Amino acid sequence: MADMLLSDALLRWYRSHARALPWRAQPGEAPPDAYRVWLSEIMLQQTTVAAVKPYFSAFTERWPTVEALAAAANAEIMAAWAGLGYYARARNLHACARAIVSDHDGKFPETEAELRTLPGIGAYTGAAIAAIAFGKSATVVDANVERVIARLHAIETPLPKARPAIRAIAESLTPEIHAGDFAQAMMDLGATICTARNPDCQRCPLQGACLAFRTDDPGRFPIKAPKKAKPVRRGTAYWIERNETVLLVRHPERGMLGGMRALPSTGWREASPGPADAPAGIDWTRYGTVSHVFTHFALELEVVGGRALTDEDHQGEWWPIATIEEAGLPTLFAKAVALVGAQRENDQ
DNA sequence: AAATCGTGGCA
DNA sequence: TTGCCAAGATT
Repeated sequence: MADMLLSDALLRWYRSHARALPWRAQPGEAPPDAYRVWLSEIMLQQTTVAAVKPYFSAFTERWPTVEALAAAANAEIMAAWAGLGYYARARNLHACARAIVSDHDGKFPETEAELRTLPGIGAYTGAAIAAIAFGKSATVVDANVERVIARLHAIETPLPKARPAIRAIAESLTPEIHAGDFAQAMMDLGATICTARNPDCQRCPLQGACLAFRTDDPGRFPIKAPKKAKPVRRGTAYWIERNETVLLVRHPERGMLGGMRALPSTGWREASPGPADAPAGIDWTRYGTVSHVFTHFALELEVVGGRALTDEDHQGEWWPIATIEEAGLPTLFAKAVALVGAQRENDQ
């Protein structure tokens, strides 16, 4: 019963404090199209609202329906996703759209269990779509919910070990109706008040129920296991020009930057790549080094360039340099291109 | 089940 | 500047 009071208090708060977001209906309004809910949830995985906004707008304008997205060329979708990161999401996005069209008559299934069978939809996203788009009583647990609950109960067990207990509490709090608003309220609370750093407890609608608030440092929760240090890896990328075009390759589907266009490079899987065997027959110019930090390692990428004497011996796409922005390069290689562009500017 | 997979903002 | 962090999924 106390749990019901808590969820009611949160829903009341949400009715007057919900953030207005492009993919969201205001509390009480009809839910948005499942396509838009799904698209936004995939984009928002481990990604900030600010970063998602322009991509959501671009995708929905270009592909207004799941049928349109399913019919698009994969390379177009990958290029449109460039810069957002976690590129497996874009591959799964397309696979999911095609499955919806071919196996589900163009309509998203309404239950968590069915949603979870689709590519790219896991525990969080399945529950979020079921609750937000279809009004199901599904329990949504993301990093915001974990943080809010860890503080409400002052959970001393570190993440990720505390996950099962946190989920159980989240399930006990989930209301039978308005579960979608409840989920979004928890996430808004976590994003605007119960923030990771410097929580603003004075404005919190759950202050009276929060055990962490009674401690001298509510922001200490959730406790987290220590992180591993990021190793530094090194590699070399090649800017190979010929007739106002530059050679691009495409990364294999699996692995880093899977499916994305890229400059040819030595790769950087190993700690030290050893002597780089650059493509032969080219007089190389050094452009400099790009520093880039990935999830589990940092990369120092040396960028060298030169002119190919022939287009033989080079596998890939010769892309017009004037429209290189449209190639959809991931940020790492966009940085390398910017480095080259700045140098070429000086040479003019 | 621990590792892998991007990026930008913020303190 | 450096580390932390974000509406996680997949294997």
